[in-house]
Amino acid sequence: MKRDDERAKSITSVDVAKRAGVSRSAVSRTFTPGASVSSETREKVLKAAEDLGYRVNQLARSLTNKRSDLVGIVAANMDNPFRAEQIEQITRKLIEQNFRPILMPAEASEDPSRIIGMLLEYSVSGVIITSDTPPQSICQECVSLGVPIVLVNKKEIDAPVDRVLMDNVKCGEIALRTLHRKGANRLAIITSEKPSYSLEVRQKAFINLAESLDLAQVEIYTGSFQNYNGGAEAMHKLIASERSFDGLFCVTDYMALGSLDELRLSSTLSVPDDLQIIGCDDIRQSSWQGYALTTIRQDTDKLAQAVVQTLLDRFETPAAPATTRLLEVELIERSTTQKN
Amino acid sequence: MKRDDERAKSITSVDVAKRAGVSRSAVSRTFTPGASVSSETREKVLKAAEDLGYRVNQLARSLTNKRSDLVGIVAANMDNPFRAEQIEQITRKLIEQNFRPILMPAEASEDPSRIIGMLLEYSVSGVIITSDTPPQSICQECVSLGVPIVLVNKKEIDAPVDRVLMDNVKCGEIALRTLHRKGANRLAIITSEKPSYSLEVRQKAFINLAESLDLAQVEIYTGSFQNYNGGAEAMHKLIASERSFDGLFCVTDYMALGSLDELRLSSTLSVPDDLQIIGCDDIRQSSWQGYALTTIRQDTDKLAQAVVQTLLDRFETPAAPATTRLLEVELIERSTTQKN
DNA sequence: CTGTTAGCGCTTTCAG
DNA sequence: CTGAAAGCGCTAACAG
Repeated sequence: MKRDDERAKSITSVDVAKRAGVSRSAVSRTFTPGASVSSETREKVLKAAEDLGYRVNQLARSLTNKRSDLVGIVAANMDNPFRAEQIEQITRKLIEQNFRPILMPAEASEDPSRIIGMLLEYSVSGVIITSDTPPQSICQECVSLGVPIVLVNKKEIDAPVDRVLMDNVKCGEIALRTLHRKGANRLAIITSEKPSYSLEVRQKAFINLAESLDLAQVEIYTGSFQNYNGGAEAMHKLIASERSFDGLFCVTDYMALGSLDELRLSSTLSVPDDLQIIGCDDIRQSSWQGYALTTIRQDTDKLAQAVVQTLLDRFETPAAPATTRLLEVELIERSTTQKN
Repeated sequence: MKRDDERAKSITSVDVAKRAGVSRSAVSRTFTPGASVSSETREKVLKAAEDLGYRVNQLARSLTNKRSDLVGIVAANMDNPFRAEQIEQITRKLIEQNFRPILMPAEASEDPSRIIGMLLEYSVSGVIITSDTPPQSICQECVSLGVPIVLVNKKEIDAPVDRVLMDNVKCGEIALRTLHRKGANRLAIITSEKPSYSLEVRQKAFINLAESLDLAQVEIYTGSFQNYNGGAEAMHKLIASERSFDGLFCVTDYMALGSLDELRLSSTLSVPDDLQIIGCDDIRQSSWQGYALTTIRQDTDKLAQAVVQTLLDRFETPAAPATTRLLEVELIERSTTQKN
């Protein structure tokens, strides 16, 4: 008897075929969704497979199929709860549709073409990009290779690719309208120095509408980064300015939380009586009773749904023109704005 | 001229070989780390590959190699910032080592053997499990198939597999010692009803040490879930009990934050003067100035490092006995305990 | 060092 | 419906 335990030899379709007394083709067919097999052989094969603990080898399959069902997700800023949730939802939906997500964290610092290269070597069926720093080159490469790609909340890139984006203009406008309606008219914005498409659009929409309503000029305070500390930093500047505001739009919740805490610690202003605040994204922490931040929600579940659907559609009709899905946003009133 | 644009035919090693005027083996070798090729041919091949935009097809390669370099990460509770960070770090380290992480979110509800099945069909080189609800069956299956698997912060499972765990006993003990040293002696614990290995160990260690120091009995308050709301819920019960405590150990930061907020909103007790609080995990939010929670840190970077190293070691020596790495923890003093 | 020859495990015409 | 045969892209002996 030979030692064959070195590396638990995995059972292949021929093993199953042999045991079922049929050909490899037969077993292949039973495991191929729309193939034609007599239910009789099918049974035999299934039985044999069961007995042997057979699993089709997707890697081998994809070699002939030319489709791996692997999908790359390139993401950055995963410390932002909004991102984390986004990614979780997307991976879930992908798996539901029988794809396998390969996660590639990518900070701005990294070479985008390197990371896309890693993905392409695995013949990914598609790529989803949610990172803030939008690697133009990645898109280029995917497009020319015919790899479907979908951009999440990105607009600036100039390439014929599918996109899913939340209605950032609405975000800014809703924020302004709400603040205005609730009586605020000395307005400020808190945002990040690091530019990012979504943030800029929100900010502009807010300011534009303010101007068209003839409100006083909106002041802008910035933090170095788009995160908690950045929010605190910007609020610090705002307070130091000694100017008096009664309405504040923080372009992301993540920053808003930092702003709120800084405000509480370094000022006697009360929210919402002296100052009303609105954030954007509706991250989980915003609903924590310690914050109870009024914000504008983007439904990450719908977002994920849209992203995956976009990918599916693209697989269906590779040549169709690039699409853009715009997602609804919704005001969530909590305690940082007047009851009104 | 034929239409060959249907699906941008990908270039293979033979294309490169042809153009470089060498054999396929030659090109294979140039792309195989420790292979022997004359620098002359290597150059030619590299040039040709460059020109053609060639990429080795890892899927095909793994078919012969018997190693895909794909690594499955099965994770649950990704809403917990601690988890999110853990996962991000692990994926980063994996990629650094040239592995590709396939992320599989898995709630308790899902069928573990289904999800491991999905992974096995892709011939993953290894599996990392960080989900709380520890699927015994998964381990069994991996072990019998010879797929390396590493369990993160899991002990209860009975299988000869590698583990990485933080020193939960120390967590409990440090919490108790710190509280005690700072003068607290009417102690309580906040934890989750849903049992989890780490949480239980922390709790027990805390209580055991309290007993051996002859302190008054430690009261336990629980929330339904191991999250923010669970923490608030438990604190609500604590307050309702009208008992007076001066030291509280929340078994996770995530719960601690909810507890803190609930305490502020529903009680006049002041922290740390009336009540000192210690959490565990050191999630990002704990350092936010709004919380400034004293806690016990587990370095997620080291954790990730240890996990990946464990995997690497296992690849090296598949037959070696199962290992367990215990990670140091460290007290981080912030404002919810006395300066002292 | 290099090319030739077999496969890896699976799917897919193509006859039967 | 079924089996035989060819091949997906790559690597690993094996001779030269």
